[in-house]
Amino acid sequence: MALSVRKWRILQAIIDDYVQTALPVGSRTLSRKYFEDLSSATIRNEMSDLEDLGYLSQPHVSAGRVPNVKAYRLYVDQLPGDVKLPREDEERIRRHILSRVKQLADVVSSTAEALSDLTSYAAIAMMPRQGELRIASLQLIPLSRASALVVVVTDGGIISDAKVHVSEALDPDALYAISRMLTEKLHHKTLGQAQELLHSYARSAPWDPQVLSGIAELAGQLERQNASDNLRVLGTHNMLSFPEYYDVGKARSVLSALEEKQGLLSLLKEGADVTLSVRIGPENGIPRMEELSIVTASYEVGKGHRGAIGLIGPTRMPYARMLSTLALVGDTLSRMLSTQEYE
Amino acid sequence: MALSVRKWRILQAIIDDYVQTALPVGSRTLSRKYFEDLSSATIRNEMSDLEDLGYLSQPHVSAGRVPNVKAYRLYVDQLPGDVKLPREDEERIRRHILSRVKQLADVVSSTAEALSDLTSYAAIAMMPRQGELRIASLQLIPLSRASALVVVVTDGGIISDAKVHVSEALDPDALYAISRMLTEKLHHKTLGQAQELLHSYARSAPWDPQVLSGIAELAGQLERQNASDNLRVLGTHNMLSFPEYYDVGKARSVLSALEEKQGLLSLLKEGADVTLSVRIGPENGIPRMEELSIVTASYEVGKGHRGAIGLIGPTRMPYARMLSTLALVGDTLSRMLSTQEYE
DNA sequence: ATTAGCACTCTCACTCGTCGAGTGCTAAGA
DNA sequence: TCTTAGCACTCGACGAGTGAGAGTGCTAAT
Repeated sequence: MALSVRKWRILQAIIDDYVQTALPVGSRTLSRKYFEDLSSATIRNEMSDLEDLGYLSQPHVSAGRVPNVKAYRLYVDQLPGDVKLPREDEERIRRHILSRVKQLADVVSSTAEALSDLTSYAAIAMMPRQGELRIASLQLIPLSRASALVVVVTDGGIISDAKVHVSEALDPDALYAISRMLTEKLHHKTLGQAQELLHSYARSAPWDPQVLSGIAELAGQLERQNASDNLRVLGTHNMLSFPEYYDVGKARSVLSALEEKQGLLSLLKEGADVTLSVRIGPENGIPRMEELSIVTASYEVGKGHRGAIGLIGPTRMPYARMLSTLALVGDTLSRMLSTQEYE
Repeated sequence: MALSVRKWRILQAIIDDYVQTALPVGSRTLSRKYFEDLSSATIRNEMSDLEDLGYLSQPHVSAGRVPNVKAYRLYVDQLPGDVKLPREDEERIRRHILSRVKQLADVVSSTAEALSDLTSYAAIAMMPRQGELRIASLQLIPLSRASALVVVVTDGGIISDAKVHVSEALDPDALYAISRMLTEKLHHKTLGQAQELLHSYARSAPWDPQVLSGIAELAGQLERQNASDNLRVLGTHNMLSFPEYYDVGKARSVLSALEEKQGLLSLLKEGADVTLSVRIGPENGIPRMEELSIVTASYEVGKGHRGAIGLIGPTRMPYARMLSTLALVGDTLSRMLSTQEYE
């Protein structure tokens, strides 16, 4: 059943006002601020209907009304797909992201940091799981007499490194030869495949088996690496500025909920599959985050590996602004991290 | 002027009790819990003296007493240098640190994370500035047809990477040759020196000048890299469990104070020069952190590069436990990050 | 030197009444 | 039939007032 135009406009006004003030909205306020041509009584009747329809509720009988999840959901679904940010904001975001040091490994988390600065919300970011990335190249770099650094470069440009023991007989040139050989063998393999191959080589190959098993161990570590290492949650202190957390008990419980990465991670994984996603309150399915909304955008690393970046805050959230900000950020990120040059 | 034995014991009891409860300590409590052989009146007189001497003060006239900075300072200075942790805790800490994935770049921050988990305080960590590290080796790894990844390995085992453009004429072997050459030239140079050298080579060397200036740019970036990138502050949500921050205004102000890395950084730099350091309240010299104490331990990376890791919390802090925990952590870290094998 | 006793101070928790915002309902007007 | 003015009612926020409890300093007795 569709809402009448007037009900819809009233609902929008309630959402806008509530998002701004965090205070229940009363009929008189509404009449004065948004609908000078309607009396408070009329609005009262409409609000009563909206409450019956499940869009609003009252914290207590003599308070104003507050939008429900159902209301936010309707609001978000009605949002035009192509809201633009003011050009200046857009410029600001681009600059904010691009000004960061361009070390590949940090791009995503520093972007999340920028995002949280810009929006005053908490930001979350997931890098693509390294186990799913494919090896682009593998290098052994001499460190000391009996150790070397293995550097694994994946097609997403993401690198990982670990120290391995090597036999003393191996000089830099020998290490280079091994590197080339391994790169050739392992090119385009996933880390899981690489691990298996390395183990089989270790038995048959002419080289120092210590090296190979060292590398295999690294690949294994990356493969089964606690997935939460790929998740960052930043700017959580921003949560304290929201009036809903002026109570320290609530503040603490929300901050500690944000520490629990498991739920967030599975959400971000789903988020990585679509351009934009909005989870309002209980829709996110994480028990301790029933009162938080999560908005995410996906980005692409290399060819076909997708990560996600997003914002978390109270359900009372300026969805339109968040979505357009995230759309831009996701886009900028994809461009930086694609194999194209990003100068 | 030295304190009488009894005054000193009373002062200790007050500190112990206050550290535990965060509540002003009264004479009656003291008499019941710690000094059954003394009446509250006697203790009252002693406390009055201690207040005159500047060790205690009262929040208001009918409250108990609270230790001053001067009291904590005395307490810390009296601490025996070699307090041992219970063996089980020690074991737990070692395991906690060593169980983390051993990727070199993350060891320090994951240790700080462990530290904050273990103590329920906020942890801070500073890695040695990369500009001060010396180059151990430098590798160019082919990425796509016209780009390569530069990996810089320093003597601390800390690596950094960036993408550079290369002329298409350079195949992997050529890149390797350049890598070896550059490694030879730049070995043991600081990043600043390396940058200058690279710029001069770029004018005279036979190789693709694009590569060299790309690398020089990376070195430059690392050199003048905002030093705050080398500082991590973790576990700040732990601050909310302290009763002194049950007021959200204070909670927010302390969390935002912890965001301001500049002061912390200079403190940690000083902390890196000594094995252990304790800054009680205003001693830390950071205006917005007058009510926070900072305890740090230093660690060594490679040869002679020192970083620091520490804990932050209200002045009311179990200094003895924190110090012995940190001593152990610093020691374990040094061992992991020294050029010795750390298996 | 220690301690019991006492008057005094100050905070905290609780209650109570008032105020204001907001509601639903009813009846009158367009 | 829709809108609106009016009114009685409810509920939370706020401030004042009160009593209990904890703690102190001082004095006088041991």
